[in-house]
Formats: sequence, C-alpha cells, structure tokens
Amino acid sequence: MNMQTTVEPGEESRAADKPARAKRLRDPIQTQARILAAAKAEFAKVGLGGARIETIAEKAGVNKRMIYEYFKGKEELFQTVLEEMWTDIRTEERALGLDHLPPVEAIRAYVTFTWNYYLKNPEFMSLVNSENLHRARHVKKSRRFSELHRGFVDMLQQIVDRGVASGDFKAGVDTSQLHLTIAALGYYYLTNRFTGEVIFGFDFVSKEALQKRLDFNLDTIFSLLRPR
Amino acid sequence: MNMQTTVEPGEESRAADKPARAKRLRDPIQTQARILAAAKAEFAKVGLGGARIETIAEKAGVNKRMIYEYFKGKEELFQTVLEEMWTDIRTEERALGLDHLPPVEAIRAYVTFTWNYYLKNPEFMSLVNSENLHRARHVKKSRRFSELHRGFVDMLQQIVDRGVASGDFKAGVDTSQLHLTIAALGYYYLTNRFTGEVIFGFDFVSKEALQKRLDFNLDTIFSLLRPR
Amino acid sequence: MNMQTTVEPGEESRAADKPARAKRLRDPIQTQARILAAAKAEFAKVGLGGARIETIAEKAGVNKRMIYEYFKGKEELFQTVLEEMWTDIRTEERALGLDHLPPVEAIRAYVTFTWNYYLKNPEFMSLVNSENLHRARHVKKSRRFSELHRGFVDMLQQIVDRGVASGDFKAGVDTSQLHLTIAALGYYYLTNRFTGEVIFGFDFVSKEALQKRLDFNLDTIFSLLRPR
Amino acid sequence: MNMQTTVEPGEESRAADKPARAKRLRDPIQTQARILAAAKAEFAKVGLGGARIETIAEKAGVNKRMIYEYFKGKEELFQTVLEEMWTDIRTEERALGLDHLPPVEAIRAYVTFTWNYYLKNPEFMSLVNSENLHRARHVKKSRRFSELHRGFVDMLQQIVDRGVASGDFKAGVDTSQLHLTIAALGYYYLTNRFTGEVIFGFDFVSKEALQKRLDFNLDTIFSLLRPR
DNA sequence: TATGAATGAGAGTTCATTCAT
DNA sequence: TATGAATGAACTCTCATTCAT
Repeated sequence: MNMQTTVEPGEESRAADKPARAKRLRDPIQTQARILAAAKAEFAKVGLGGARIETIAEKAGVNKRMIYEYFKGKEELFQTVLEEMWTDIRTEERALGLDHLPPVEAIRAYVTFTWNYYLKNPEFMSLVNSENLHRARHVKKSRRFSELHRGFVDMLQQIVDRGVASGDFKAGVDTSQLHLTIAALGYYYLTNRFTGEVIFGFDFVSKEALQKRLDFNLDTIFSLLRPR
Repeated sequence: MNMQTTVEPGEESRAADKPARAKRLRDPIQTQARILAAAKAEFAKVGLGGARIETIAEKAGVNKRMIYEYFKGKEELFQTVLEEMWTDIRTEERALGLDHLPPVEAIRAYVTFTWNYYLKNPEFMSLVNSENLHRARHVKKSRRFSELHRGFVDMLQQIVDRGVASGDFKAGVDTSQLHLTIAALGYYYLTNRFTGEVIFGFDFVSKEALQKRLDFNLDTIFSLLRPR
Repeated sequence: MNMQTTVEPGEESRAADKPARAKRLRDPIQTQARILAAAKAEFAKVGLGGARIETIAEKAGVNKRMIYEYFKGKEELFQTVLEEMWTDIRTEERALGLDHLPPVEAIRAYVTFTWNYYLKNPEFMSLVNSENLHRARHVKKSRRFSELHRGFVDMLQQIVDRGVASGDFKAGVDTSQLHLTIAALGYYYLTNRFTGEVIFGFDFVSKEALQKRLDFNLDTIFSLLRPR
Repeated sequence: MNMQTTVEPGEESRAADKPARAKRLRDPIQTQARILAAAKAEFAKVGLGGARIETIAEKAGVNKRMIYEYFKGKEELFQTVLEEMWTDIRTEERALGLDHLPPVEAIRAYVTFTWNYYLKNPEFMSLVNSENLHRARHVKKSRRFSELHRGFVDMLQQIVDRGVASGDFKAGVDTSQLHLTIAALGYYYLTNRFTGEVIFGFDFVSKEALQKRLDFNLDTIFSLLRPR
C-alpha cells in the first residue's frame, strides 16, 4: 500500500527514482556524506591542487554553496576526507582481531589485509601521497588524526612478541620498521603501477600478477622474521 | 665514482653564473637548462596541477614566454622534466658498474645506491608520484622513456644469476619483484615520511633513523635472497 | 529633559532581555527591533553595499529568514533604518523646547545639541553619507520621511526672528543656510576625523579637542548672527 | 590662472583612436591611467564595497587581469586612487599662489577655490567619505599621503598671520579649525545635497542656489575673522 | 513565528597562453 | 632570442534570497 503519494526528498537515495534524483535533498547528513564521497574521489584522482570545488559539487549532486556551509573550504574539506579515510582503515584493522590469531597467522592476515585494502581502496594511496606532498600539514592540524594512532604500533608489537616467544620469529626486529615495510611492499607496487607497467612491461593488476606480488610480499616478510 | 653529473635543482642559486648573470642571456642552452631545473623543483614541490608557469619562469630567471618557445607548454615541459630525471637515475645506475662486483656486493651497492639517490633527490619520488597520479600519460607518450628502460631488468637479473650460481642467493626469485621491492623499501619510507612522523612519532630523517632504515632494508633484501 | 527615549544601538546587548533571551523569541516586535538595531550598526559600519544580511541576522540573534519576513529585503531594511533614525533625531530636537528659550540661548542649545547628537550617534552621519551616495533614493520613496520634515525649518526660523526682533541677531540671514551651516560645522569635523587626524596630526576626539571644536563652532555661528 | 593642468579622466577619448580604439593598447602608462580614471569614477559612485572590478575594467576598456598586473588588487587600487586624488587637490591649491595675494583676497580665493573644487570634482567628497567609512586605513598605509600634507597648515597660517598684522583679521583664530570650517561649509552642502533637497525642498545646485551658498560661506568665514 | 537547508548569480583573483615589439 | 603587455577562461569563495518543514 502506497502511503507516500508525495515525492519525498531524500527518498532518491533508495531504489526507484535513482535516475530522477530529486533536486532538493533536505537531508544534511546525506548531503555531507555525498560531498565527502565525491571529494574523496576527486582529490584522489587529481590531487588537492587539481581538484575543483565545482566538480566535487556536481559529483555529489549538491549545490556548490553547500560545501562551504558544511566544510569551511577546500582545505578543510580535504582534511576531513583524510580523517575519515584514516579512521576507516584503522577501524577495519582493529576488526581483524589479530590478537586472537597465532602469530604467523596474524602476520599473514595483516600483510594480506594491507594489500587487499590498498587494492580495493586505491584512493587511500593517492590521498596519502597528496598529503605528503603537502608535508602532512592537514593531519598535523587534526586532533582526531593523532588520537587515531594512539597504540597503533602496539598491535603489531604484541604479535611479534608472541611470535618471538613461540619461536616462530627471530628477536630484535623493530616493529615500526616492520610496519613500514609491510606497507611499503604493497603500496609502492600499486601506487606506481602506471610507470611500473611501462618500465617493466607487464600488466601489474592481472589476477596472476596480483597473486604473485602478494605471495612475494608474504615471502619477504616471513624471510625477514624467520629465526636463523 | 661520479654521482653528480646531473644538474642539481637549486643549482642556479649557487656559485657559477652569479656575477655573469646578465639580464639578457642570449644563451638558449643555458636558458633551457634553467627552465628545466626550475620546473623540476616546482613540479616536485606542488605537483603538476599546483605548479605555476609564472613561478617557474621567475625561479629560472627567464621570461615566461621562453617556456613556450622551448617547450610547447606546461604538459610538454613536465614530460621533458620526467625524461631528464629518469635519464639521470638510469645513467647513474649504469655508472655503478655493478656487473664488475661480486653478487652480494653488487646487491648491497644497488640497495644503497637506490636509497641514497632517493635521499639526495627527493624530487624524484615526488615526480614519480605525480606521474602516476596522471596514470603515466606523459611517459607513455615518450619514446625516449621506453628506450631508456630497454635492458633495465637485465642488469639485476645478471647479478642474481651470478649469486645463484655462486650459492650466495637462493634460486627462483623473480627479478622484477626484487627490483620493485628494493625500490619500495626506500621510497615508501622517504616519500611518506611526513605522515609517517605523525603516526609513528619519531624523526624519520635523523642520522640514526636513516642508518637504521638502510640497515633494515639491506637485512630485508638479504633475508629474501638467502638460500635456506 | 529626557533625551534618551530613543532605542540606542547596541542597547540589545545590555540589560533587559539578557536572561529572558529564549532561543525562540516568538516576539515579533522584539525581533523587529533587534533586526533594526543590528542593521543600523552594520549599515553604519560598512555601508549599504558592504553590509551582509547574514551578519545582521547574527548580530540581531535572529534567523536570516526573519529579515525577509518583516522587511522585504536589504533595500527596504535600509530604508526603514533611515526612517527610524531620522525620526529619532527630529524627535529629540523637538524635545529640546527651543521655542521657550531666549534666542541666544536657543541657538546655543541647538548648536550644542546637534554637536552632541553627532558625537553620541556617529552612525547617523555614516548613514546619511550612505544615503547620499545613493542619491537619496530610499528617502525619496519614503512618505514618512517627507512628513517628518514638515515645519522643520520653521523651528529655527522662529528663533532667528525672535533674535532679530530683540536686536541679538542681524536681519536677513537665510534660515536654511544657517541650518546647513550649523550641521556642517559638527558633521564634517566628526565624519572626516579619520583622514583629518592624518592630515592635521592631532587627536580629533580628545576631550580638549572636542571642547575646542564646539567652542569654535559656537563662535562661528554667533559671529555670523551678530549685528554689525 | 590655469586650473586644469591635471590629466582629466576621459581624456583618452581624444584624438586618433576614438572610433578605432585598438583592442590592444600596448601602452602601459595609458592603460594604468585608464584604470585609475575608471576606478576613481566607480569608487566615487558606489563606494569601495560596492565597486566591481569587472565594471572598472570595462569602463577603462582594459582586461580585468591588467588591474591585478598594475595594482595588487582592489584595495591597493583604491589606495592609489586616493593618493592621486589628494595629490591633485594639493597641487591645484599650491598653484593658486595665495601667498602673493593680500590676506582678504587670499582667504576669498581659498574659500572660493575649495568650493569650486568640490563642485567640479564631486568624486573627491565621495571618496573622502568612503575612506573615512574605512577609518582612513588606506591613507594611513600611504607614505605618499603623509608627505603630501607636510606644511599644509602653514599655507593658511601665513595668510592669517598677515591678516592679523594688517588689522584685517582678529587674532587668536586657530588655523586648523579655520581650515576645517572652510572645508566643512562647502563639503557638507554638496555631499549631502540629495537628502538636503528632500528636507529643505529646493534645488541645491541651481545657479542661484550655488551662488547663494558661496556668498553665505564667504560671509561666515569673514564674520569669523573680522576683528571686533 | 521561526528555522536551517538549498540555490544561482556573481564577486575577486589567478592561470596558461598569445600578441606585439 | 628575448620581453612585457594583454587576454579569456577558470577557480575559490560569497551573497541575497527562497524553499520546505
């Protein structure tokens, strides 16, 4: 029984009138979410400098003005995008429950997760690059960002400690370096895949190539951790 | 071993032509070199989208018009910068004479060289990032770029082969993956050092930190290559 | 003598409704008064062109929308502000009861009143300037404004006439010109005091300077009126 | 007596290229002069806040971009307009050669000059008003402005001194106050003439009205200076 | 009555590029 | 070869105003 004869604004986010997209949303939360999603995509695609507010607004299906209503301006929007993005990856990481896995499995899971996360969220790498081009000036201003990483190294540290205790891993491996190395192995391959493909002459993202790289990375990490 | 054939960015502000710097150069080669150096620095600093032709001209101490005289426009200038840059690193690599070193020494030298090159030429990483943001569309158009990498993998392949033959390295390591891994270890650490410092809470480029990272990377690579 | 019947700008920030200031006023008269006070201050501060509806709404502590509810728009709001303002000064003038004073005292009182009014209500001058910049197009549309000035010249005329009759003033002084002159002497000094201070190099609004100017103006007017 | 040495705005409408008005001037001095003239007119008409860069560019017949080439922006353009304007009036004043006239004639000439200058250059008053609305923040930054007024008061001082010596003027009249009064009498009448016409009900700028006001002002000043 | 979301037009300013000398 | 003037198209951001509740 149809009780909603009237066209509801905001309704368009569901099924039905997807193509009709009502002109006025009147749903500030949705509007902000749309802006953030569009901004993330655009910043990732062309960088902070290359991104156009107008394009973001169009992609988000909102009026340009709204961006200034909800976010102060381009820079603040960028900062918010970064905060959301890093919150996401850290949240997913925690959801892995690595502390309940045996050390070898935990490492394998973490390396694999990192790889898959980059693969499924290529904007992540692009935005990290952008932020580093700007010398991290946005995250440095962000309280939320700092808090997010409280205890970040500990997670891996505990796994390594357990592995050392069990005899699976050698002692004395610096956890921060290990962290950086796990990230590096996947990140570099994927973010630089375009020039890489020209230089090395093969498709970096074919199913086989991806599997090969993940295996190689696991091998690299386990070689490093293996006791002599 | 000469590692500094290359024109260094910022070079123009030093020594050399300081007094001679006549207002009208009338020296097309110098002019082009100045433009390229300035462009490299600027593109590295703020990306392709963020770079301003006017700023480049000012930094180069030449008239804006000259950029259009010698290079067709911004995009072409960027492409040329990339070509020069990659030519430089490949040239220096070849100058290392790795094929005359014993395999273990050769690997050590290559890992160390790569690390040091990134360290001394941070624009390199920044520009590679930029080019990948643009999906390698400039180098794809460049014949010079392709030619530059003919036989690039072979160099490392031969070292590995020699190492396998001598029993220093295990067999079956994919050279392209090894290449990518060597690059990744240094690159990621250095290019993402700004966000990294916020996340990990230490100075990434202190003398000690740098030495520690290089040692860690060498350890990682040798662990990987070590026969079981 | 009550000179403060008028609602003072900035009044709303004081006393009165401080505690009562519920978030939702539901008091249309208060709301309108607040808007007018805020608008007056803002128009005076930055002119008609420079004033922002949003700023006025914020200062008034009301929703932007209300301005359009009670006044048609920015221009109409400005017109209303002008009407209120001129009503105020004319009301205060009448309250002086000049017709009950001896001519010399009446003139002294009027010159002094005018001077003090400008001094205490600097927005008055600023708004008059604004309206003249716009060639009086708002007050020309205002019936209320015209009615306000019916018999305005007469007041002074009667004083002058009495003074001529008593032998205190010379005959033949044009009352409109006198009016304009009395206004001019105070107005110019105060409205242009900022550039004046730079040009003449002294503080125009120190206690001494103000007294000096008032004395000078009284001297000027009485010299003019004095019979030869 | 040449009062029109100054370059008049609209001057460029002379000679040659009247109809042809070349699309590209390639005459930076002309271009700057055109911009300044247009800016002066526009700022005078609608104030600093109300003036539009685009409108100024159109009036000047130049590309909008040029305004940013020659002047840094709107505020700087406004400042330059003010500097030019005040330079003009001070230059013309000096050209009067008041120090060669007998004191009474000198005062008459100065009052008359001031009146006529305002009459012929109504933008002057409008711009002074604007600058005072902005609390003189532009001229305060201008070195040129301060220098312009070095010795400004002296000119009148010497005349008054000579008049006192000759017995034409009474002693003890403050020159700064006199200066301000002479300016005030003309300025107020002319700048507020639009509201004035509504209030007083006569045409302020008819030939007769203007003559009447000038005579009244001369009378006011001479009454003030006349020895008892 | 009151509110906050939404809008389109246009503001100042900057950019890559071309013209004239 | 070299220069500086000139341009038109954007770009970020702001404004007065209206819509929906």
